[in-house]
Amino acid sequence: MKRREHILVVSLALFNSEGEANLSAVDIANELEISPGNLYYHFKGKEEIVSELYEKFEAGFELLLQDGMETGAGLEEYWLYLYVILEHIHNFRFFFRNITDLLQKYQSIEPRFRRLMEKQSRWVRQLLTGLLEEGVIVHPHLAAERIERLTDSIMLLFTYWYQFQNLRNRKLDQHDFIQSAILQIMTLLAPYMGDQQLQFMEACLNLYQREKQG
Amino acid sequence: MKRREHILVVSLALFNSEGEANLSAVDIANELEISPGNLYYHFKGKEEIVSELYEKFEAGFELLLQDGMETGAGLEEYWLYLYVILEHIHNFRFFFRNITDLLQKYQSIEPRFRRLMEKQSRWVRQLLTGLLEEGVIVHPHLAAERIERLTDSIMLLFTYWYQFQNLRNRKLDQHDFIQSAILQIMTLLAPYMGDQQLQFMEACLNLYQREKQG
DNA sequence: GTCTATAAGTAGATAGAC
DNA sequence: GTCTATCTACTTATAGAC
Repeated sequence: MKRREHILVVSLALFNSEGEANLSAVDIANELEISPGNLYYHFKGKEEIVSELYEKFEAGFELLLQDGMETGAGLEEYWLYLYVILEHIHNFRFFFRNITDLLQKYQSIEPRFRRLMEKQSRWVRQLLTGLLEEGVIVHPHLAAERIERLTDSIMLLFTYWYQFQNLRNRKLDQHDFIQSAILQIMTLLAPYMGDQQLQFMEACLNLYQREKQG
Repeated sequence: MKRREHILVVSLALFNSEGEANLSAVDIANELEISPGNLYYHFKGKEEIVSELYEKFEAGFELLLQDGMETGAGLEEYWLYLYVILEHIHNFRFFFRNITDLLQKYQSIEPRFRRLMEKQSRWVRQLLTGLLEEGVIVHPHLAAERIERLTDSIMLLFTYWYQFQNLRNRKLDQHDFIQSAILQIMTLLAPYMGDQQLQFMEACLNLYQREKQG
């Protein structure tokens, strides 16, 4: 079972760096320095590899979302969850490189991915109402409809920030990817914050910055 | 030259509905009810077809952006440009269905597409400063940095709104696609607006709505 | 301009020897 | 478990007849 696991690890790394669509089963076998036949002994094909990687992605993601939902969580913890969710997305970033075609190709994943996104959507909505209750964000016009649109903007960001940065030729390492995403999410919320909260936000961002240089 | 043009029209329709990656030269020929050999007589291959479609997309887009830049434009005109730009994007939506892989496959398009996006980015920035000058949006914290982030959010939306809606199984017709995008952009700006401007915004949206039903 | 026929290349998959 | 050899299916691309 060790080789099987090894195939998954190497495949994930390859998919992340080259893109799933650009790799054949033979390419993966070459990178592993085994024969294609051997690869097919362990997995029915590329489809089974992608499927198992998705299982891992989904399982990990659901854990994060459940944790974040259950513990009514303080403010700082929300930002922490933001961080680890983005980290998880970055670890499986090949899924987000060309979602449309990937889900069309692997149709068994499609409904599950969609459910997962809906779950994440609920998580974001809860984050927003949480921030409202804590008084972090406050605004006369923050009606239910506005919360929905804001949720969509944040989901759009989670889902396509990686593609967007690549499209603009920004090859960010994991830390910069996460930080830029969090900065962007915070900017979406900033107009709803008071001066005090804005200062706290900037302090958070500085902290991330220092953490990186350190 | 009539057949050549016909090939482009049919290819665009096919690409938009099925996705460029899912169509071979033979598929296109079948839809046209001509032989593959004939298709290859008119175009070197799928690449040349995609290239010419991109030319059309780029040329039309640059016209729209230039117009919007030059005429310092009143407020209502900005919203109108928003509409026609989204319309143009929707007409060539296959480019936005899986941008990452498409630009990797057709590398001659990549730098041009990136330049076009930068131009659009400048247009958005000008839209925002225009709205600021007109007093439509106003906020103590709307510093240059904030404008940049807001520009990014709007560009993200322009670029991936189509994919995002599809991912969520929303198969919108052209009008609903455009309207949902404009609503989303307006919601990004809403927290920077005063009550009066918000009412005007809602009036605009109602107008779109009526236009559709009528 | 349009067709048929076919070459050349590649990804996916399996059989059978070791 | 691992390998070599091979087969199918598909896409792109071209040659040459009409």
